[in-house]
Amino acid sequence: MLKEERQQVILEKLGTDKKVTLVDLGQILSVSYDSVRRDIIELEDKGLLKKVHGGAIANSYLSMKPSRGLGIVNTEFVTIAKKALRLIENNKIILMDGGTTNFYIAEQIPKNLEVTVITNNPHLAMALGEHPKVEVILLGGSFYKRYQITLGSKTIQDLEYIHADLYFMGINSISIESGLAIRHYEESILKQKMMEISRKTVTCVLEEKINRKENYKVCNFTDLDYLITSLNPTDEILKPFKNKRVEVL
Amino acid sequence: MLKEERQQVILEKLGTDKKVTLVDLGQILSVSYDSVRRDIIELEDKGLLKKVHGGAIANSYLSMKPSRGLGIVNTEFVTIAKKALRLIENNKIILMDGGTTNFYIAEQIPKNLEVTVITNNPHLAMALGEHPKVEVILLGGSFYKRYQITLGSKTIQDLEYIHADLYFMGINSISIESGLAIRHYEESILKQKMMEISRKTVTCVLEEKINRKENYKVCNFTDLDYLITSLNPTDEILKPFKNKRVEVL
DNA sequence: AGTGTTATTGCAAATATTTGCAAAATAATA
DNA sequence: TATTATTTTGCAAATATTTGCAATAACACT
Repeated sequence: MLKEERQQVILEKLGTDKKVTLVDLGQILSVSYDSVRRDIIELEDKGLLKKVHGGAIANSYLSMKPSRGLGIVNTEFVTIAKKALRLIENNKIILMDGGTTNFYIAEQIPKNLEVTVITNNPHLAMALGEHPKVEVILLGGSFYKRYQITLGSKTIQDLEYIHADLYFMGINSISIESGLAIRHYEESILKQKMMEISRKTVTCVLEEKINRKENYKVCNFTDLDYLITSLNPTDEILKPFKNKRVEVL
Repeated sequence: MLKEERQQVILEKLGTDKKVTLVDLGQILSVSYDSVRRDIIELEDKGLLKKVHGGAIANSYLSMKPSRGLGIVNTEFVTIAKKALRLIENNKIILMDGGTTNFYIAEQIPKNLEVTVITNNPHLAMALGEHPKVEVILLGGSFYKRYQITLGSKTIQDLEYIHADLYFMGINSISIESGLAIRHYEESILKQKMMEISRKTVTCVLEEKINRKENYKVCNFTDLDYLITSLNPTDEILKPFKNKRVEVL
């Protein structure tokens, strides 16, 4: 069996199941665990899926579209998007970077809202094709295939001349002590710049990301203006995040 | 058994199985692996399949299209892409804008070529995910949904600091009197800028676009460096385009 | 903190590819 | 038909890729 064949099978399985585990794949494809992992890495580098602990999940951008019609959308996303949309007002300039959550929120923006969305995520830009009233500005720069965003000094330079009202920051981990952090250095720098040029910053985090610690810190928790989770703001988990400066939604 | 016969068999098998291995083929055709391998290489050069470690898989683009019944367009793309690739050399900076033809050419760039592709077309940027050695730079600016490209003064401004070796210009019409023209004003301005910052400009046109006249002129025919069509350069239709300055491929 | 699971890394064996070369087959020419 | 040029083919040595394994590190869950 050819490597490409295997990878095709992986993508197909991912298309239907939205997630796969390395162990399962190893058996289905009857190759070693290592080979499957290497396949997953290759596919991730091409931006075709997202590697996670123990397996892989469908690339949000690719998998979201179909899921819309099927109603299997993660309820966590729905809850988060609802809260997020409360912050989006008419005629505002919204800055959004990469990440599943942002993509989903962007799709949920009401069709009649006239906002400008600035993003370094081409998928998000294209998804907003369905919103005739939303003006989309794509940030240029080196295209980082793995995360499917533009990145680098050019992207940062572009931000120099932009001022946004609200920044939706995608994040990989959040904790009181370590603040907000992600896995990629260059991207962390970019996010800092994005905060700088935005009047307010909000981050939408999935439950699993709370109290984790990724490698590159973007900012302190208290630098945020809003924190959105799928949890009730009074939830026990969010207790440490109660803070005068940051509004927890 | 003639070489052409073998290659026909390979393509047929590929049509049904979507993949072939060199070992299988060697046995079926009862020739050495080397011959089969050379056949595969030839077929890949023609854009009829994709060579992979240990065999070959059906070319994604081609296997997709026939189902839509557009067999003729295919060969036109293949012919054009082949000619276009002759112009793409290692370590060059290639500028490509929107359009189907450019998209297809980008996909056909050899995997081992180390080039930088600058584009205002996010789809093209993402398609190059399959090319690990190709660096992709996405031009920022207002995202124009209809044509799925970035556009506007920001995009033009970005080009101010870029110098490309070769510009693949997508075009809607070409004629001797009216030159090269497209349907959208802003885009025509952008294309002019792109020409300006590129050492050489090439345009690849489908037969149907020859001698048509769209609204907004980009440049004269003689401003081009290369013209690529699916036709033979000596074809009657191309006779008026014979010119000392422009090389017709 | 402890335990089982998953990741990473380096390594070596197996498998594929590339390249140059010479023999064989084919085509072209006188 | 004989002869020469061109292409095609198969082989072998040198490279490169892929694969599975094992040791170690990182992680997640109780």
